[in-house]
Amino acid sequence: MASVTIYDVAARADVSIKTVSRVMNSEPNVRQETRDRVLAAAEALGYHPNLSARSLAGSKSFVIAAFVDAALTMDHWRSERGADYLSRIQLGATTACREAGYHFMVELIDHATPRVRQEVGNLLAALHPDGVLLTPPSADDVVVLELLASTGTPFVRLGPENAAGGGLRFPTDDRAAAGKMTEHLVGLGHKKIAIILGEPRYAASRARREGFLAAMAEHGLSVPETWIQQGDFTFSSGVEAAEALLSLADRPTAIFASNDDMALGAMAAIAEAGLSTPEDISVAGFDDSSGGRFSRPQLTTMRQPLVEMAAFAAKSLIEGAVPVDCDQDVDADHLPASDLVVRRSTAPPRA
Amino acid sequence: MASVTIYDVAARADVSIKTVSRVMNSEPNVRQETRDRVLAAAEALGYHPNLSARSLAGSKSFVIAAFVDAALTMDHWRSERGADYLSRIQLGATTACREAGYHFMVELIDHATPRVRQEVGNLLAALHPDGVLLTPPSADDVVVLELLASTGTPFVRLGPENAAGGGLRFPTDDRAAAGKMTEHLVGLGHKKIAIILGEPRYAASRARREGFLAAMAEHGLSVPETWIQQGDFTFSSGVEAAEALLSLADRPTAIFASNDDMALGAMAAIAEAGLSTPEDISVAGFDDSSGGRFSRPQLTTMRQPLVEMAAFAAKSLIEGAVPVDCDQDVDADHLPASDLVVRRSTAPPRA
DNA sequence: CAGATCAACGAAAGCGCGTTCGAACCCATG
DNA sequence: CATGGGTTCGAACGCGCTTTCGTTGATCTG
Repeated sequence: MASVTIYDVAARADVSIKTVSRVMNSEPNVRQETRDRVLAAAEALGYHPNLSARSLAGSKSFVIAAFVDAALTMDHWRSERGADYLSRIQLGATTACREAGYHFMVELIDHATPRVRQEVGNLLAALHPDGVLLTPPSADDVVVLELLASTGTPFVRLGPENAAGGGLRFPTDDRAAAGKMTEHLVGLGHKKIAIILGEPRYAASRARREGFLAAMAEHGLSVPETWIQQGDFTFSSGVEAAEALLSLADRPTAIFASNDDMALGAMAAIAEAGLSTPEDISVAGFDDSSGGRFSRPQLTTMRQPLVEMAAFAAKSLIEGAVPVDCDQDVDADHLPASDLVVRRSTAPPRA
Repeated sequence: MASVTIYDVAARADVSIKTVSRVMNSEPNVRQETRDRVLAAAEALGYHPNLSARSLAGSKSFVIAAFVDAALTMDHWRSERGADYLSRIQLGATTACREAGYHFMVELIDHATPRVRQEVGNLLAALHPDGVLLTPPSADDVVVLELLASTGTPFVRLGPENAAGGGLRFPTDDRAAAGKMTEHLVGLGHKKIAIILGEPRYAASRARREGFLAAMAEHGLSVPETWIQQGDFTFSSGVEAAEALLSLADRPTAIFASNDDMALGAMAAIAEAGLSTPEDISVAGFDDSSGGRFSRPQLTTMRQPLVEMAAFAAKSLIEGAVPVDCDQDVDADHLPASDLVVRRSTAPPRA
């Protein structure tokens, strides 16, 4: 291999290796002239510090790891999350890491097996990551949380169900996002809007429900009980809920489904009933899962700003902005809001 | 941190650190009794060898990296590849790596910028990965290929367009897969099958065409020129091709689209014409992109065995089965075949 | 001008492990 | 008993870097 070392650079710049190290780490107390000389030497030699050596000698490992559920990754098309969930996190985190000379590593962990403790412990001990990014459901896995705390690894939690467990939390803004979608429908002129709720044991379901109801109330719009249908985040539950809605004497003109799969189900039921979306009934989803991008019509939905969240999370971890004993939500002004993705499934109601 | 080191284990097992090292690396020349004693000590102490120290001292880095196109990751829903492309590779590779105590790291690289050379060079120098996994279009990037060769890093290429460039190549089995799909349609009873070709500059398009024609010929089925429509992998080209097909006096009873987007377009055109899939015309796609999973009807398609391929690729790299100057295709019997995913869009032709 | 302070840099000591090389031990043979 | 080959083990060195702890000279005080 014979890679170029810090000694080579030091020799060429005619300084000690310590000075080269100082320059490479942007430390103070180096004259600008010296700094330039070192940089030039490094450039000329094609020098890149060895990651392993840096982490062995120093206190940082230059690695940010993400723990993502393996089962979720395999079955994500059946899950609430979009299929590109991993890709977007990877993009945001990798970008932030590269700028700082860090590396992002995603570790798939299977929360179903009892070996989680051993696997995660192993990863933590071998990698000594400078920070860990937790996604649902890892963000609420007590074993993982405990291991992280005991090894003194700073961590952030994306969309935690539970505040307990420490770390820097990035709560999903489901409530606000649901409100935003409701505003969109109301803005289109809809007054009779139904909602299909998600699996109630998820906090997200409850938050979306609340956001919807609050926004409706704010506009003085009432929502009869019959327009609030229970679903469970699956396509078929969306079909059933929509069928129930269609059979009503007083039909809503728009349906807000708590996720995309159910929205797709609702559109299918509407088509089945000989009606069309959005002409007869508008349908809105939530999550921007990939299914909605190719549906006919394409689905209007809310997209979580995952790329930005992952980037900010990684950046916080890298900058040491997340102390080991951190236990708080991220500042509200740093939590990017979900984007409303308006496509074809929503339109003004029939006059 | 005060992590437990190899010295602690050595002391507890009453052997030298070299012996502990031998045990941890499964080297020979250690009595079974000694081995057990060391293992017990390590277990009791919760010892995990430090990755950085291992890679610094030894010749292996225990890291397998994948270079994936960043733009593709962002826009994958518009691409030929499925949205879960990254997830599946991650799953396969991570699994294979974990079994061997290795770590898998995906690096997003933007082939559009001129800084590719610097970024990739940096990654290679800093990480010293024991092997690299290249996916399209990285698998055909000459800069990347050259850098890999010059640093002496073994690499495998998934779905390369070009044989030139070295490495262990995992050619896509488009030809065979297209044949398999054709068999499926013929097996259903179809005799009049049309094909919508993909963008001709991709080798995959040509291979799928050949696989289809060969399978048809094998069954003594003829394919008139008018049943061979040119497309370009986009939804709209699928619509147009299908419209042309539907206007024919002698209509096919099944359409084999060279990818899912075009298949979706074909189904849309069929619906537009007042016909239905699969009752009037069967439609088959290719790639198992996520759009087809939620379409109505759900699309019959071919799925590339990405998980298995990535796992085998990682394993080959780890086992050192890929020499630095490797320049060949993987053994045919190790190349997992694409899976036929039969869903609702294909059925026997009307009697 | 003595003394104190501070910026700029360097020498040497590890970080935790793999590796090299030789020492110690075993049993079988002459 | 001496010799030999194979097996099993350990001391010491070094991977490429960060750190700690100087050392030097320059600038600042009273």
